[in-house]
Amino acid sequence: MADMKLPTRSEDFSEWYNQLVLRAELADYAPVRGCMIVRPYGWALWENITAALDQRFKATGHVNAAFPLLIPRNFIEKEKSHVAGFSPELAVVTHGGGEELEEPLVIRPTSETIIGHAYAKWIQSYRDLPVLINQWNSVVRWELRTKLFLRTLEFFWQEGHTAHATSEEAEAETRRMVDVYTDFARNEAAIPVIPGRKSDAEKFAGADITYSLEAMMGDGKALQFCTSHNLGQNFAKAFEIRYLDKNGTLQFCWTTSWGLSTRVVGAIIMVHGDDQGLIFPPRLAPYQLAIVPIFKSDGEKATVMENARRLQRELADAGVRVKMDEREGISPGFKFNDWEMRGVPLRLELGPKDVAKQSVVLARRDRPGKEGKSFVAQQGIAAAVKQQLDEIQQALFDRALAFRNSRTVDAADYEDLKKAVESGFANSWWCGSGDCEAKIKEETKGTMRCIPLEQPGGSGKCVYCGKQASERAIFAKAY
RNA sequence: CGGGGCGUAGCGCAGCCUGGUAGCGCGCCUGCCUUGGGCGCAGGAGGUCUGGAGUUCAAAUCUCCACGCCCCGACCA
Repeated sequence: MADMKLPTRSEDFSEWYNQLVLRAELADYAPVRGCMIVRPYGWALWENITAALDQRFKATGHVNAAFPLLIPRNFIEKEKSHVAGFSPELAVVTHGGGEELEEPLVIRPTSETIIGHAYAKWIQSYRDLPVLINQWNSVVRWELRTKLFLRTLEFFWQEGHTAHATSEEAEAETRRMVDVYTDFARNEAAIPVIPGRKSDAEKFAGADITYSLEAMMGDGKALQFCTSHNLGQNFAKAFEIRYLDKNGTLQFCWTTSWGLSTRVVGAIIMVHGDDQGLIFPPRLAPYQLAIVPIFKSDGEKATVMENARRLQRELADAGVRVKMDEREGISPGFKFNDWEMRGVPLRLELGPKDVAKQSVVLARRDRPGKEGKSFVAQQGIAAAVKQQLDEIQQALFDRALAFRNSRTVDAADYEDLKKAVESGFANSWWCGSGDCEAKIKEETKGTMRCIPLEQPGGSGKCVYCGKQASERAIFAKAY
């Protein structure tokens, strides 16, 4: 019985995370180091994430396509900083059909190069622009240290790739996607994120500007939720993506790319979970409500199940994702704990007493114990359930935001910053110098997460060197 | 790649020091009993002890060599 309990988050956050992912059956380890099997429950969550995003991408004019997994190695080498950034983590295919290949192929670590190659063929005129394509796929990066969902050799994601006629349009697209992701993070994942700009040291290999959303996990560390890159003309020049403008002049395109991966599953776990297990935000939860029927005799079973099925239908018809727990020989108490561990936002308990009263017990996952339980009449159950789901969605966001605020320090001097990054975010004036950034990283292990888009204005003294600074930046230890 | 830990039943571990019939808990199967917060009882199935080599009458146990995984750093969505 003792080993049914998870380690608590405060005693070992990392172990809490690992065990929870395995026990809740979100994922499992694969035979190859660093690879992950996403199990049905985890994939169901990912499907809800992809649906919420895909709908937003399409609403902003993007279309989906599929580009190949294998890329000629020389493609990667065409963009100077891209090759420098990705070479160490490439998986290379050297043999095919029993023969050594004349030119090795790499398994895509990201698709800028192969898509750039295609765009060069497809784009001839300003009339062909903009090109707004997204793809859902998996990519491979030979990471040294892996962790389920957060960093695996192969990971699932989407990568959007766009080409534009002007620098301004490319920048607008890059920023538009930051807004789309921010909306998704806040309203679907219930995660407060800080949209911001990356430093030169932290930006994408081949980008002029990288924007990211940064989120605080339950242990105070930062996680990069997703990124959006303005690639300038770097890839356009490397792959000769050109168009004739209205004046008949040959111009290089301006391109962007933006991506979000299965890592956000890890973010959802680490932002919302508690010592009892997962807590999924209702809008993304595979099951929004689990019904636990309770009965002793066969006679009770018949009446309870009949009533339970009626409620199940009514809720499903109203658009609620319902799971009926019909497992036999397992006590209700076990099921309560089980669904709590699995993060289902609402639980509906139905026993003979409830049937008699034509009511149910609703238990909120975000409020443990009796406090979260309420008796609700069966009449109008769907409306009551939907309202509670909305409340939970909002409560999770509010709680995460309050937690982040409680662990974010406006660090005026270096001592403050050092202390702040031990437990959360430091928000400080930064002069923009890579030297200061590097020193801070070396001395505190805290890295420059982003320069928030929202700035207070004015100026102050750089937290490290004391020189005049006009921007504030977030420093934190990161995943 | 540096540091640490670990490979014994599906999972978690003991046994190893001091060599001699491979064990415990959970899970699983069958039956009974139970079911409103992680039920109970009885019976049962399940193992080339990560791999290889060596020492020995005898190796999970001692020696050497591989391999794998996890955790902590550097790198990263």
